[in-house]
Amino acid sequence: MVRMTPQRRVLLDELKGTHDHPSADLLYERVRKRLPRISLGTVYRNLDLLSEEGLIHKLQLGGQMRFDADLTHHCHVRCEQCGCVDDVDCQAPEHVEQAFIAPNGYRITGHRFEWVGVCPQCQEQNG
Amino acid sequence: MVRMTPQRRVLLDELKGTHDHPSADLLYERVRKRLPRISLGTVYRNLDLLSEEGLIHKLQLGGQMRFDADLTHHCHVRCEQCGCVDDVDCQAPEHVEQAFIAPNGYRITGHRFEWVGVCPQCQEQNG
DNA sequence: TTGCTTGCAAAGGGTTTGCATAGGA
DNA sequence: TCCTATGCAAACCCTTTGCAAGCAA
Repeated sequence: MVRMTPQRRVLLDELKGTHDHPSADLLYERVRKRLPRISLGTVYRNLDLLSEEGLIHKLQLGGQMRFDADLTHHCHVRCEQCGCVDDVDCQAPEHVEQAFIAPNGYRITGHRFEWVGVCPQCQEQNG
Repeated sequence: MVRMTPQRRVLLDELKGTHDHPSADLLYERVRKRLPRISLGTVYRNLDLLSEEGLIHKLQLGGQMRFDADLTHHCHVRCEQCGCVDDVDCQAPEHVEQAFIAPNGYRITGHRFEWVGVCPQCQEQNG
């Protein structure tokens, strides 16, 4: 078990209190309101550590890393215009095989899936 | 239609002659053997342009951009150890709905899927 | 000539790293 | 005390951009 330093606690707490899958620098800005002297390096180091410990998920959505404290099984939609990310319900992992054929020879350890689209707000703004 | 400069022709030709989904800098090294004075900037600019023209596909696999001249419908597996990428057969796009539930409110424009695993060569090396 | 394309180099964004200091067990 | 964690700054990788020169229509 990893030691719960104030930085880690606040980081985890901040992440648990949101559903917008923030990037490291966005999280950095939020955490800084509670720990003004925290550094970006510490944020990155601890996000890595927390994800290795399985306390959060590290997502690679649209080029930038994003983080999620919701560990339940779900997928994500990303708005290609504003970049926001929402949760989406998702069938059980087994059902993936119905749609995608597993590759030969590889030992499969996982898969990555995301929807890409335009979020309701952006649709409204574009008429 | 885009003008076919020597740089673009060689870039496209080089990409069509391989199936390993090279990154921009790998492609740069290969193209440089035929056009020693080409610059990385030109490689990036033309890969963008060729993908906008629909002549190649730009893939975002594992943090780095990779490029593919195979325009047929297929998926990819990425080896989490060596980073290599292979093609995988794939069911029709419609079947995606069987595995993933489309999000509410979003206008969906596409989806991204990739398998992650360990390639045969890396399996062998690790015993 | 005019406009697109290039090479070069610098800048950019996101992330990682080295190091001396600070802090907890 | 010892070892880990931190802040800070520099380095890093990949990609984009500005600009003057080059080339094609």
